[in-house]
Amino acid sequence: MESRKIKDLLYEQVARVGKAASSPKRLELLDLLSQGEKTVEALASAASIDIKLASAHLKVLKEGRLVEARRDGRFIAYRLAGADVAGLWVNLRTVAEEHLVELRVALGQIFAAPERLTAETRISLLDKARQGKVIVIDVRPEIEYRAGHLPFARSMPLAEIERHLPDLPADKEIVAYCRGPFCLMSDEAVRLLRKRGYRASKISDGVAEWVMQGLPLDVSPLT
Amino acid sequence: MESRKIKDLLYEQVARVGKAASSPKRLELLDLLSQGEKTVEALASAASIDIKLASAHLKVLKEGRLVEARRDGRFIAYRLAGADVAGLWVNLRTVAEEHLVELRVALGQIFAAPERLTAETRISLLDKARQGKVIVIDVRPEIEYRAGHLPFARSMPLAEIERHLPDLPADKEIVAYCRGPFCLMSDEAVRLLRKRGYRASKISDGVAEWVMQGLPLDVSPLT
DNA sequence: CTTGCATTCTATCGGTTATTAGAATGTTGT
DNA sequence: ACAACATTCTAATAACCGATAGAATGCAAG
Repeated sequence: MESRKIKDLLYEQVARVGKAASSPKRLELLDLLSQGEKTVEALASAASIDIKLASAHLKVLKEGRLVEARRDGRFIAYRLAGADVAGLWVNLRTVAEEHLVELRVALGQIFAAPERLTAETRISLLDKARQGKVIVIDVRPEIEYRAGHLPFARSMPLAEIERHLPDLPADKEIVAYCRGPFCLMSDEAVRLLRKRGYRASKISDGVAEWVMQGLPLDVSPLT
Repeated sequence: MESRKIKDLLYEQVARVGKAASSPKRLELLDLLSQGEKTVEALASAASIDIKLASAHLKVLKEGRLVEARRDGRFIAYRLAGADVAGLWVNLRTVAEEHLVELRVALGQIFAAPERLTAETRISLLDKARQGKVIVIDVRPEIEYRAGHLPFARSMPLAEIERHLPDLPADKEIVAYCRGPFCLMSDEAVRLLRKRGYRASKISDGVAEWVMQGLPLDVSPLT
């Protein structure tokens, strides 16, 4: 029967997307690309893999049409093929968190200990940030902040957070975020801030999770 | 560094889900299971694969915690691990349709030719169905209809559609649906109905796409 | 033309996968 | 006890994959 052959073809196409999402390193690359466009070099170093291996993985992602490449001077910059790809990544991760006990255990080991983190609902956080009752800090590298960040958040990259500490009012509540639930930078920031006497906590949201809730982002124009 | 090892572990877990979705046959099984619980035998025959191979694929799906097994008499019935899994499948397929040209071409070959199909928006269809202005028919096997179907739809399995033709008012507009965008049954039904002089068209939605829009289903109690 | 970034090609290693098949096992209903 | 369903084990083939490495190529900036 011919309809069978056609059907196989259809599922085969979707499997290209699934195949792109079937490797841990590729998922890590997707997660990184959700923070904005990045060069191969930046991706390879962030995922701590060889640049040739990064190229190979990016090729698979490109074959599944999840990412696109753009030439920028002597670099090649990769970006997600669309906002729906970031949504797919969040969807995949959410389903995994929902059904894979091992993942919940691993997440619990990271984020429950040693500090206790209070959960903030997104809307009330947005309100409090707008009113200046809390300071929301984005501890990712500044280039990711500029590509898109939570409203009212200020950039305070973890790498140089010590330098910016004087800018932080000591009496305000601090809320840190970074790349998402799998990112440890905001935990490190909270640990550091508390040691200095700040009232600090983190949210697990990154920008991808934020937009999936239908909430807006801010984009910084070039300085 | 230890954080790197932990991070790899996290992405590895999500990759289990991606791996489950990286094979055409497994996606076909997911699509079938979106229509309701099914036995291994039913799945194997519907996907036209060996029963042992179906077992193997289901094992991978179970390892990714996308499906669960339940003993029912001398059969073993598989079902999706949750509604979010059906959502993930639709999400995967939607992203693929959005970015893979080959898939859009293949879909166009099936559904644009030879009959022209008018698109109905879901809400207006629901209204017209409620008011009896159109007859919505579910051409899937009756067991899938009973597991959940569009509101106001009547079961009219493609295999026995000829027998039920006398029940159809000749002056009403008929709208057929089946398992979703990759399913050919509704096309076949439309072709058949038009040959008999009915005004018939199809929608590409299946129940999974319907619920993803936040719309309700009906479930038939056992007869 | 030289330098630096990125890709490609080559090859290799070890490991996994899909598929088919035959035989055995376990479970359940009759 | 027997028949039916499903899974497991074994085995075999063929194909593919992740990772790594060396060498070559393409491309753009200076």
